[in-house]
Amino acid sequence: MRQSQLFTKTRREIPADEESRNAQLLIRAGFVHKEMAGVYTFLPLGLRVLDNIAQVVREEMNELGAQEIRLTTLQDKELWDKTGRWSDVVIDDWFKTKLANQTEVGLGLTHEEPLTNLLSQYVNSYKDLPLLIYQIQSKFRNELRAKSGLLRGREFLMKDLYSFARNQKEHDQVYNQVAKAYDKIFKRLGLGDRTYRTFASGGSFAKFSDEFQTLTEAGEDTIYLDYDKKVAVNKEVYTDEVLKELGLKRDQLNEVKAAEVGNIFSLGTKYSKPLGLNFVDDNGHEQNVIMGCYGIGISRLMGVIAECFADDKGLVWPAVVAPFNVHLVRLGDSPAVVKAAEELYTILTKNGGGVLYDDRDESAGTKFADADLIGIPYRLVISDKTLESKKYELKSRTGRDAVLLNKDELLKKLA
RNA sequence: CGGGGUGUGGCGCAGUUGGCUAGCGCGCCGCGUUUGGGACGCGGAGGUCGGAGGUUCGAGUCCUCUCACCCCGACCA
Repeated sequence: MRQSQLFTKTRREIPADEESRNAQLLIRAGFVHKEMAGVYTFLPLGLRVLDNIAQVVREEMNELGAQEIRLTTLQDKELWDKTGRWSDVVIDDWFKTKLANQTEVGLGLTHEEPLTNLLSQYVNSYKDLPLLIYQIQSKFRNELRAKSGLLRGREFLMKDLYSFARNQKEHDQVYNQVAKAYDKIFKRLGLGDRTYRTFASGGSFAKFSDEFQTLTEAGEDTIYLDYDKKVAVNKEVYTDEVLKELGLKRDQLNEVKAAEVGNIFSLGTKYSKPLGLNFVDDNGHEQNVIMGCYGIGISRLMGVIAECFADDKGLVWPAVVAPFNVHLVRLGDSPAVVKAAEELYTILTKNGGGVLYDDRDESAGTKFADADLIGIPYRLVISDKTLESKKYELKSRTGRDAVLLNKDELLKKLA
């Protein structure tokens, strides 16, 4: 893409109404626009990052054999009444509204009810199970206070996977497979070495749930982490009793701030029972389906990645999520430079990975500062100077120095 | 939802005890000079001062109500 045609622009100054580093940088660099508190529009660069994150998650879900669907945003009150979760006492962050005929509806904040109800129409026999079904879509939660930029919004993009098993043993297997897939996802996103499986409160059908917590000062959770065992305990269940049960010692644990990027739950029959999701087993007896749910905050991950990797010059995107692989920067506008840059742009565009071509008539300093702020993994400079040396100047966003490469070396490196 | 703070061109800000055509920086437009780390000169455009009501000869400034945003706390099924 040509940067001259990108409708967004970078800003030199930080927005006055953002405190969090992720939102400040993402707004300055033109990735997101704040619509209102906790509600962000994703601009061309930001949408590319968001899609890239979702794609990694999608690939690992598909690898598990999960099937993707899209559920509705509008929620049927009657369905939620059956599980008792329409109540504002039980769930205090609903967005509720009304149809023209005064029927109450809600905006989906999670989707156990509609999916469980949906499946009751298709699942009859033990032969129909197990099933893994997921969705990636916007969810709405009426948070009392939105904060931390993309980390806690009122409207956000989330992946939720739901599992449906015949019995507890089968459920446990699925649960562990999903946990492994989660490790793989966070590793692919570059967060592997700072994301820890964390014991957290489990709800009504399991003693614990597992959170995936990424270490960052911007996080809202406090966890107690054993670096050697790579296990952590959320502050909410940090008691002597729990530590004993988990075989953890208080003096081995470090109190750290973290952001919850994933959370997996065993649900038992909490939803299948009231909503009538049953199957007939091989003995001809009707049974409730055993369920689990597995969330990953896609837009939150974008904020967490921004927080984790940014430096004092701007954003730093891991290659898998970067909006483009290469930032081609043209310095000066001599005919030879323009010609060389255009040629290279054409070649790199076909090369895959994506290239952002800074073809603007701006000073070198402005272009470099913008490139650093936007945070694309490689910066490739074309100037009179590089043409003289007949080489291409490539610098990684995180590296100190640029290297000069000939064309073959360059294309090989960027392939 | 409790406490604290902020709303002034697109962005960041200043604006004195109420006073005359509301300023500054960035950005934007035009012309020229520049071009390897946010260049420079000259000339321009752009503002219902968050909104409503009130006090006053006169309100960005004072009063009342209201909306939005930020921070701390509580909350986060």
